[in-house]
Amino acid sequence: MGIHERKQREKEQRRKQIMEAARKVFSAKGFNKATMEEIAGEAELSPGTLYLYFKNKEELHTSLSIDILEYITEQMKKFIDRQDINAEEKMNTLKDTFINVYEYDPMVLINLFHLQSGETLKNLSPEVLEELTETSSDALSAITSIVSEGIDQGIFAAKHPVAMADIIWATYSGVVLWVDSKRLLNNEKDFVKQTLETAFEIMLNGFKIK
Amino acid sequence: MGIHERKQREKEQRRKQIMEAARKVFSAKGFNKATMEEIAGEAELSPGTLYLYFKNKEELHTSLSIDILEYITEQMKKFIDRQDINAEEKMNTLKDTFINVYEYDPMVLINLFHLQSGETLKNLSPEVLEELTETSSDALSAITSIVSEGIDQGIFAAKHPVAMADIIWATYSGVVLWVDSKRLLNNEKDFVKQTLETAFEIMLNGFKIK
Amino acid sequence: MGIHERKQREKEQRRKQIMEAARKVFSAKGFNKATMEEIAGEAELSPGTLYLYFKNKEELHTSLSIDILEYITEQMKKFIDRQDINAEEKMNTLKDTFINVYEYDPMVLINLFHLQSGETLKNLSPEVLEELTETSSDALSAITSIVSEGIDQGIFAAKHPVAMADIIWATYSGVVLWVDSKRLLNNEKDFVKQTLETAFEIMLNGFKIK
Amino acid sequence: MGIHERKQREKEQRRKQIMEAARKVFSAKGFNKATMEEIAGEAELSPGTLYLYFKNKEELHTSLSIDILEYITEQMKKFIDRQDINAEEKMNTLKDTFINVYEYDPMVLINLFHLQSGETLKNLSPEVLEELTETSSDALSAITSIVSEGIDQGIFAAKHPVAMADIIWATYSGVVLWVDSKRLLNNEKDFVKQTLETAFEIMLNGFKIK
DNA sequence: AATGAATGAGTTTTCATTCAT
DNA sequence: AATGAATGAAAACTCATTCAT
Repeated sequence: MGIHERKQREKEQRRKQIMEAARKVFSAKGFNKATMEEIAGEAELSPGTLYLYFKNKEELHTSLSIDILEYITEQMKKFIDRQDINAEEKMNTLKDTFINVYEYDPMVLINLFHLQSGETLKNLSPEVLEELTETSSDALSAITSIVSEGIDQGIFAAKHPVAMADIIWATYSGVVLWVDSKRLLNNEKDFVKQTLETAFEIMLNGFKIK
Repeated sequence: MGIHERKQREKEQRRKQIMEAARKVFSAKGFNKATMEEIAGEAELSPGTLYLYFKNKEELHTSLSIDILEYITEQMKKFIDRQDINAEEKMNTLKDTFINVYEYDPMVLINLFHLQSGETLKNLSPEVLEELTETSSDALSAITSIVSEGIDQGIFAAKHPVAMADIIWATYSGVVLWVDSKRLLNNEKDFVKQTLETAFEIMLNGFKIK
Repeated sequence: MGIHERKQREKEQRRKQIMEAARKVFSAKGFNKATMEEIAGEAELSPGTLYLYFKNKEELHTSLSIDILEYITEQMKKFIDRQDINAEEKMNTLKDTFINVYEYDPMVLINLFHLQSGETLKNLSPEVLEELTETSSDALSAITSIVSEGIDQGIFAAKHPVAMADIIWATYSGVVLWVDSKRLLNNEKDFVKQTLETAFEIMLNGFKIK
Repeated sequence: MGIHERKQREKEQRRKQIMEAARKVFSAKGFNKATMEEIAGEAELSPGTLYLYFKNKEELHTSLSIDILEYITEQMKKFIDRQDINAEEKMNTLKDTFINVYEYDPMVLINLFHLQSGETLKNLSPEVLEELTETSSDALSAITSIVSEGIDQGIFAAKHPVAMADIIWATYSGVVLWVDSKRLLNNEKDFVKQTLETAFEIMLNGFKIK
């Protein structure tokens, strides 16, 4: 390995280290109550160092969201092109993927949905906004392709597949956010998984041609 | 009318005046970027006066959310006890209600969903939190009663009706938030109504016993 | 006196109080090393209060400069329209005025010349820049009128009077800045007055038709 | 050439390279807005390297000023000892020299005058301050010698020649700074040369015995 | 009840300088 | 000699909230 490669890797390492610390702090405090100083402390670095890797607090936060969006898309790509299962089975796998992602990192997922839906969006730098839009669009495309396939296979009713994908994503985010808030409010047990299961079952059932 | 009553009414008046101003400012700027001074200016009052009617910024914000939650519940109560229509028709009316509420005040609705799903929730005073929980619970109960009725009437599959209500609410908030963010990102036309229509259609279809 | 008037006067009072504190701190430390906190401390106010009266550090600084420019202009206006003395005598009075102003507040005068000649100028808000330009222009006009009068009276050589005014002002600022720096460097006694006297004598002599 | 000599020469080379980069950046941004990192980038070196050749940012800046002061002195030395021209002609040559220096590097000259007249001076290290004082004093001496010569030759009035030199230098810096600021403020064309010409003409005229 | 001037804690961000490699 | 990643102190500015009038 060349020296340049090692440097590159170390740099990437450091980025991850900062993002990991940020993940923890943002999850615990939310975007506004989290401070750069605390994130730096968690990463065992000085505040200034954070700014060598991320332009500002907002971009650090958005990087986390982009990360999980990419992870979701990656997971979906593992099965959307498979020939051995039909669209309905793929939809079930999608549901499992969503549940897995939620279980993998619930707080960042919640942060992503917050980010997607709010005032933060208005204050993002154009470049980051574009990256976010693009990554987001990738994820949606993957979902759309499943819906389209189902329509082609005569399984799903021929609604507009792009709108379908929106509805699937919206339901996903809606359930995650809502059920998460109920957990906060009522100290109820974590029933996100159960609710997601049911919601998807219903949605799938609703899509189908009877 | 006694002097006490008039005072009471004037006080209520003033509260409304402040909330109306807050509605505008929060809608335009979001919770964090909105300042008490701007709200006071909008209400043509001084900052100090706001604190005679609301304990702090957060409570003022939450009051708006409680307000719209009460409005939603009120709208639902108009038809849930009707004997002349069945659960499916009530569900359709619910959909229309949701769309109406969105059109009545989209920004406050969005703020409500943000509030329900976020860091703000963690920092709410116990009293306000309780009021919010209660009002929220009222709205959910109304939905639940429709679902229960549908199950009794043999129209809907016998899933747990409380979970069903959660899913309906989650879908509502998910669609509103998600589609709103797409509007921000892509400058697409306002297709919330259309998407809500389709989402509910699918959901209703999914609920039904085939 | 009405309540509004009193408020107005108090406000003006407070502005002066802050400016006085700023004058001291800027003089002692220079613009960059002076901190808003220190100025606030000197004014026995909190840092936040400073921002109620001045948009930022730069505007506070510039206000001082505008103040002294106005003072200079005011002093000049006292004699430029007098009919009983000729242009040469007015020029001598101008010299005395300049010396007086220097003695009245040397550090703010020095700050003014710094401001007029430097990077700060590039970072001023348009409004303040305009105010500065205007006030500056007033002062120059006053000088120009003396020169013009002298040319009309056949005392001064008929160079372009605007350029003459520039040269007078430039010499004034040059001598003040330069001699002040020599004081710093060599711990020499304050010989600004003496040098200004001589410089003006020479300049006046140079202007005259022989 | 010995190895030591070559090393020495390389070191000198590197110093020049850094100073050249600093010249550009300081000229463009001014002392405070210029960053060491940017200077390093301009010099195609790393920030750390700068500190091998200059103790700190201030010394780097001052080095530039000393440089141009030396250049001015060097230019003056070319003619002050000439026997074939009298003091008045030397004064005219001095004026041309000043204009040449201004045209050779206006920004560094302006920086020099800023340095000479300001807060920076207060924060200079004793060694650098001494070097600056010395170089500055050399330049002044050269001017003084011309004035003295003129007095001896019965051309100039017998004011104190040291004060005369101060006035000449002060006028030079005053005109350059003032006219430069007018260029910034009014976007006027570069009329420094013209103004310097006139100012010197007047001064020379003022010096002369009638 | 209403005011609004004053507060001052709290946070982001910058950048000269250092030092291990 | 050169690097450049890391440091961490420092400072401007904001704004929810208070309280004397």
